[in-house]
This record gives sequence, C-alpha cells and structure tokens, in this order.
Amino acid sequence: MKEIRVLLVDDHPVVRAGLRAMLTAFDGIEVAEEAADGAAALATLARLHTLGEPVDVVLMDLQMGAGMDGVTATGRIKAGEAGTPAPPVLILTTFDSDADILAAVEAGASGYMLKDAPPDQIRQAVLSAAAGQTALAPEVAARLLGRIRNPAPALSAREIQLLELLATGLGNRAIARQLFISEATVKTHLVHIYGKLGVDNRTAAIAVATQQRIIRRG
Amino acid sequence: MKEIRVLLVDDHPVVRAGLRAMLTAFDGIEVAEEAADGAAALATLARLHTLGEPVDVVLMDLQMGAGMDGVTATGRIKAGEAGTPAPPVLILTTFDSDADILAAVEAGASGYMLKDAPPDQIRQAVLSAAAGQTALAPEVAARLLGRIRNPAPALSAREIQLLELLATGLGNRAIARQLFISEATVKTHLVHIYGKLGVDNRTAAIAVATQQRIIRRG
DNA sequence: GCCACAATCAACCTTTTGGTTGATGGGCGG
DNA sequence: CCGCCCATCAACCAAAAGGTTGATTGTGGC
Repeated sequence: MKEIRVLLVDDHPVVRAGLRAMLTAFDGIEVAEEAADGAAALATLARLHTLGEPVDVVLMDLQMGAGMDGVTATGRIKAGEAGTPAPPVLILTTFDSDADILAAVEAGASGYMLKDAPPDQIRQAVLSAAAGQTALAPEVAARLLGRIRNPAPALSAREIQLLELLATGLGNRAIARQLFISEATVKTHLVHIYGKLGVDNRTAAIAVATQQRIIRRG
Repeated sequence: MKEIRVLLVDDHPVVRAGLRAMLTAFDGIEVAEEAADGAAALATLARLHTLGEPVDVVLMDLQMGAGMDGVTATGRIKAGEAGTPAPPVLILTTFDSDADILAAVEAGASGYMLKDAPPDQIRQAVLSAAAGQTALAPEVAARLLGRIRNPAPALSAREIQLLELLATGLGNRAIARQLFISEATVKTHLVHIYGKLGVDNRTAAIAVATQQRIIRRG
C-alpha cells in the first residue's frame, strides 16, 4: 500500500521532530519534508511537485513566529500558488479560539487539530485529510456545533476582526484607519457587536468575547 | 560516562515525542520519564527517587492545559515536595512574556528556553543545568536586561484591584460603587494607571496589563 | 518633623463612545 | 424577484471617559 506523504510546517524544531517521530511510527504515513514557515512550505511543495514526489497532506501550524503565518500559507496553497494541485491542509495548533478556527476554515483548511491531541487522533485526522475528508478535533467540532445549535452570539467575520482590534486597545478612529473604513462604520459594527453579546460598552464586549473564546488572549 | 537523566514535563504528546527524539539522539543525555502536568511530575520524581534512579534535570513547560502549571510545579519541586533533593528545573516554553520569565525565575528555575530554539541550544542548556549553571535563551536574556534598564510599572494594590474590575467591563460609576469610592477617585486612579502602563485609554490598559500578566485572564 | 506617596474628592473642560435614525449597494436563499 | 443580512457611510445628540488643577488625609521612611 502506498504511503501517505506528509509535509510538516511548524516553526518549532521540537514539534517537527515530535511529529516526525510520531507519524513515521504509523503504518501508511511518511514525512516527505519539513518547513519552518509558510513561505518555505510553498517553496517545498513546488519543489517536490517538479520532482514528481507530490505531497498528500500538509500539516500546518498557525502561529509561525516571524515567518508567513499558517492561515496565509493555507490560502496561498489553496490558491495554487505552489504550482501544484493543492493538497489538503490540516491545521495543527495549540489554540482553539473561534477567530482562529473560522480564519483557517475560510482559508481552505480541511481539518483543525489541537497539539495536545492523543497520537491516534492525529493519525486519524491525517488519514481522513488524505482521503479528502474533513477532520475536526472533538473540542473544535463541539464548539462549531454549539455555535450552530445556539446562534446566540453569531458574530460575522468582520465583527470578530473588529473585536480583535478592539481588544488591543485601539480607539474607533484607529480601528477605522486599520480597516480602511470610516469611523461611522466602526461605530455601527460596535453597536451590532454589543447587541449580540448583550453588553453596552467596549470593555464588557472584550470581557465576554474573551471568556467565550470568540477572540484569543495571550 | 554517566548519562544525564532528564524528566520531560509537557502536556503535548507531540512535544514530548519531539524532545525525546531530539535528546536521546545526543550523547550523554537520556530521557528518564515523561509527565503530562506538574502533579504527575512531582509524583514521578518521588517514584524515581525511591527507586534509586534520581533525575538530573527537569525539562518543564509552563502552560499545561488543565493540570498544574509549570511555575507552580517548579516551586513545589524546589520546596522539596517531591521528597528528593530538588534537581535543576529548565523551563522550555513557547512564550517569553516578562511576567512568565520573572515568575519562573522566582519559582527557582535554573534556565528558560524557547521551543523554537535550535536543537543544539537546547542540548547546551540541558548540560548547563545538569552542571548547576544557569542557561537563558538569548531572547530571554535580552528581555531581562531591558527590564532592568527601565523598571516595572509598580502598580499599587488598589490600582490592580481597579484594573481587575475594569477588565470585567464595568464603567467608572459601577467601579466606584463596587469600591465604595467616588467616581472622581476612580478617574484619578485610572489616570495614574494609564501613566504607569504608558497608555491613554481603558481598553489599552487592559491589553497591556493582561499581556504582562498584571491581571489574570481565563 | 518633614517628605514622598497612596488614596480620597471636587470642579471644569475636551474628546471619545454610545445610541439612533436613515440610507446605499451587494449577495444569497426561497 | 423579493426579502434579509452584511457592510458601508452620515448626521446628530446624550453619556461616558479622558485630562487638568488643586486640595485633604494618612502612612511610612529618613
């Protein structure tokens, strides 16, 4: 049986070594290459493609230190920038905020796993991704389902984006400039956010959004 | 030559596998055991001690998901709670915030490395720790020096108390009522807080205070 | 005793937010 | 095609927050 060829993308040598050790121990999976950031991943994909040794699954971290982050890299891979038929991208990260998950899914990721997952779960996810299926960590799936069942907060992507800037302490004017929209629009978004979160000021919005892990907090 | 026996403490199976693979590849280092959180680390230390197979160095993550965190565990190990002569504890984590570093050092850690460090740096740090020396990642050392040059904000207890209420989203009037002081006093405190944190509004104050772990966030 | 500082309050003013109403255009599902 | 929602903007008003000055009290250190 043909082995599933995986490309590891993570800025931590330790994590790459761990994944390599874990994955190669499984039957049917081999590690084709490693990359330390998104840019290197794109280059590696292209190189392996021209060598006639295509990658079946990309295992991608989200936070990548200085280099190109995982969401951007996923988007570019899916856009075909590596010059190859885009392989499935499986996100493997430590964070599980709504903002991260939504961004990854929108970028075209076909799975979202957490690094503290047991090895077998990661193996299953790689197999699923290689088979063209979607694989979500139970915690992630639960959050998405909960969101569907309980459309209470139901913030739009734009609103989450605003919330994140809000949480950095920016004023309305600064947010407006960041997003290239008018201050009036920022205020409109905020009013909607307040309504959906059941609060009446920005600090309370941040408190609620943080607690519900709609946005992330270092 | 006697091997240096290391105890790995990290909640991520992936990271443990990576460290194990990396460390065992080095001459003179072997992985004695693994633990998924601080409590397990204490128990393992005690067990290995009674077996007459003491640990030379503890490699400890800081963020440990649900279990006992690394700072607490380090403190307890150094306090002798494992019933053993406390081995050196080398922190190995992804975050390098001032608060994390200071907390770890205060808890008695004898080193602070980042997970994206090259393998050889990690090896050197383990050797140094085993020899009773201190090993700081260059980035960490730089940050500590910077902190010494321009000292900490030094908020008063009252100001921290205010910050915590601030972070829950309360307005000045509500904070005043909570603390049984006037709104004017709240504003005065806030001005002082803004000055010390180098910001000019409440959300930015929360952002900075959270990032520096002056206040706590789930 | 004096100085520095934390904590408290007041009055005043400027800037920022919050809240409302209304309007436009794009996209998507029934 | 018609709503519905999202994203965008405007004008306006009320409320809250930000900033300044100045003052009182208590505590701790030199």
